[in-house]
Amino acid sequence: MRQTFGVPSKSGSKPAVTIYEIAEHVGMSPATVSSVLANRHVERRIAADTVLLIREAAAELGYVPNMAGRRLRAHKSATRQFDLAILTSFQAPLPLVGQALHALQRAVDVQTTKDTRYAVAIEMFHAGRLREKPGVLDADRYHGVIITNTLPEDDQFLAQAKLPYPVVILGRRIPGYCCVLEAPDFVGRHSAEVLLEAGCREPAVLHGRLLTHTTSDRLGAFIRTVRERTGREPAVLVSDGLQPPQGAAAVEAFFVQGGKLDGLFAVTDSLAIGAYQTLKRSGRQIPHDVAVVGVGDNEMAEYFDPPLTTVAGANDAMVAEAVPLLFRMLRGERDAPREVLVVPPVFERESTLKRKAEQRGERG
Amino acid sequence: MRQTFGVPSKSGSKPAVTIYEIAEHVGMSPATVSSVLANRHVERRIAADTVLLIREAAAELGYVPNMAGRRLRAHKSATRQFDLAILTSFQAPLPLVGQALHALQRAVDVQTTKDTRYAVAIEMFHAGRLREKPGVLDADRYHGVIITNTLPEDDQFLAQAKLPYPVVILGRRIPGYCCVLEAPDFVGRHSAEVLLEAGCREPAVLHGRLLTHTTSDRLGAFIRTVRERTGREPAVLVSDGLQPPQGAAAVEAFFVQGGKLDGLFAVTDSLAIGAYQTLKRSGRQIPHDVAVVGVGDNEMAEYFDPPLTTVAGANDAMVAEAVPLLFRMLRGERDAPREVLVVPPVFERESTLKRKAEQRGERG
DNA sequence: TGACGTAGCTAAATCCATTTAGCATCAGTC
DNA sequence: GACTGATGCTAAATGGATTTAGCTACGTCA
Repeated sequence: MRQTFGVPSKSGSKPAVTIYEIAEHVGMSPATVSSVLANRHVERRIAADTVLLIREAAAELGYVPNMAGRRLRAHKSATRQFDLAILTSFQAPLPLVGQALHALQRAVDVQTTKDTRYAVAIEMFHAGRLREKPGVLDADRYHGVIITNTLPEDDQFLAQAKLPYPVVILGRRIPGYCCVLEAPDFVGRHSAEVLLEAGCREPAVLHGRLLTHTTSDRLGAFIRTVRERTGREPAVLVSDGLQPPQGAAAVEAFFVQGGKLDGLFAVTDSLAIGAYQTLKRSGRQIPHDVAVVGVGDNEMAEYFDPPLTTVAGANDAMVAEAVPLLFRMLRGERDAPREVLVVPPVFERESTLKRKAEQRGERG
Repeated sequence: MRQTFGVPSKSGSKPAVTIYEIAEHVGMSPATVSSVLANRHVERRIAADTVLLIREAAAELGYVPNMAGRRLRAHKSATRQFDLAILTSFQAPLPLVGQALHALQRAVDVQTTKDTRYAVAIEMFHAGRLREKPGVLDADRYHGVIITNTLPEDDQFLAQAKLPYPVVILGRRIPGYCCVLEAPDFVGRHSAEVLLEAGCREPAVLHGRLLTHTTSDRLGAFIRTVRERTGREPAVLVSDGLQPPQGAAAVEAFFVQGGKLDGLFAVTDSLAIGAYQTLKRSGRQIPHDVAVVGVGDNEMAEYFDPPLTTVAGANDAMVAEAVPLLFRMLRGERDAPREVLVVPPVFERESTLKRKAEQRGERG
């Protein structure tokens, strides 16, 4: 029979129930209670009545086993255990986090020996409220973590908090931490250049209301580059969220208000796919009427119709830097670099290329 | 200064280093070592020299703090802590797992009180090798878990293992466990019906080489339904993996070998998007030449071109059942149901609808 | 000289669950 | 009646880190 746990009916703030209370309650020793709750009652020859009695008492009192106690006791002293985690906000693009976990797990699989074990997990916090996540400030949860997809509030919290375990920050720069991030400005600048080279006169940018460090950097660099090259301001479309419907709605709203664009940079994949829908529905051809540039962090971009030009997607490369960095910190190396900049690969695909070809055709 | 941890250079199987060894090594008491390693040396008035000495010894000996010990000590006896996890294979569609975590976190946010805390995480195992995941069989890691995306090998392992904590299985039926799953046969049967109603004479099915319980069920029901209704066997295309390129390759290989189809059921989203690519590239129109049905577990399906008809996507609904079920088990309720069947919603979109219209047009 | 303070450290208790060795008790056997 | 064996339970040690109360040695001041 599987073990089950109870929760107290009245939620006063009495101390949590331990096996000692149960023992006292049923008038037996903690040893007996432990044997029963660990399902060892058969080999320990505990009477069937006693088993029932203890199980009932546990349920009634709302016993919740203390895993720390169990683990401490179960600990084989020859193995050292590392608890690693990837901390990300719920609003994150999961595939990217998945990549990171994958890379971390690969590293861990290699490093695992008979006396060194690793546990890796993804844990999530509400964007902007990392400080509220239970355990971030405690030294008793993680041996090391990779933190990603934070908002400025989180960055601010981190900057002043100094977590009591090794940390690698993925995707932004926070003073006092080891950071791995996109080379600043690269994505925004390059996507602006791709659109301009494709002959766009009215480039625009689409982003979500919540700006992370990364998306904010992309946005800023895009605007600056367009301004420098054309002397004009690009249109800025803001969507309520990062999901396709919201991207589609933002583009639609822009057109309804009489906005014009012939080139669009979407700061995330999912916004690009939303934009595609509105552009097509409104009869605009990609890239003939509107060229589109997005980011290629997942493998979908190539399968858009037409395939999407991507000027980002450094996630792979960033993760490849971040994981070894974390291990160096775990090993206690002092010379770990404070900052690693990664230049993302660029894939020009039909969503801009055809138009470039047309441009050349017209000119030539 | 951040605390750092070392790993021994020689990996003999000596017992892991504790603060007692460090204490002995530097000729001081464990109390002093602890104060230093917990960065409490200032308020504990430890001499600067001593601090350095201890830090060096810790690094040299390869000290790795035992989190179980720390947590046990740090434990505030008024709070009970639940450690919950979602266990999934690496090969899983992450967005679905994300949905599950989201739902779990929402439940946890509600249940959290000043004396009940929850920690939730996603942990991954290599598909088919759940048994090798450290800690699954131990009673000292989780208070409860949701397991999903297992392969038959994993199911078999689970069926005989009886994990020592409450478990909810998502997406398949395993004897002895609480399971939440798609109503059997529904997806396969219904997608076959949709294709046949759209007038397809040569329906086919596309799946990955690795079949989970869910995909295997979809496949089987599809084949059976087609056989029953038409008396013929549907073509079965097998791709090497679940990613779009592999789906595209499988469909291409089928055509190269002279295969014919006018309706396709892809058992996952990502295979459908790959199939789209090959179909379009080979000049086939969707749904005029080939109608396509897929699953709609993520929000992308609506943004395919043309929008994809989906006959699945019960993930939301399944998660909505699984989470409360897990909490009932945590609470020790005996009457928790063993099995919850969820009927997925069906969305007919252009990838089949247009063709149905054409059918009616031709007939009428 | 003695009272008092302080810097620097330690002994011992504590957190919770598990396990081993062993103590009673009782039934059955020669 | 002494012995054996099984049954049902308990005392006490253990795992690793932290913290509190307190000890020692040295310096300061009246």
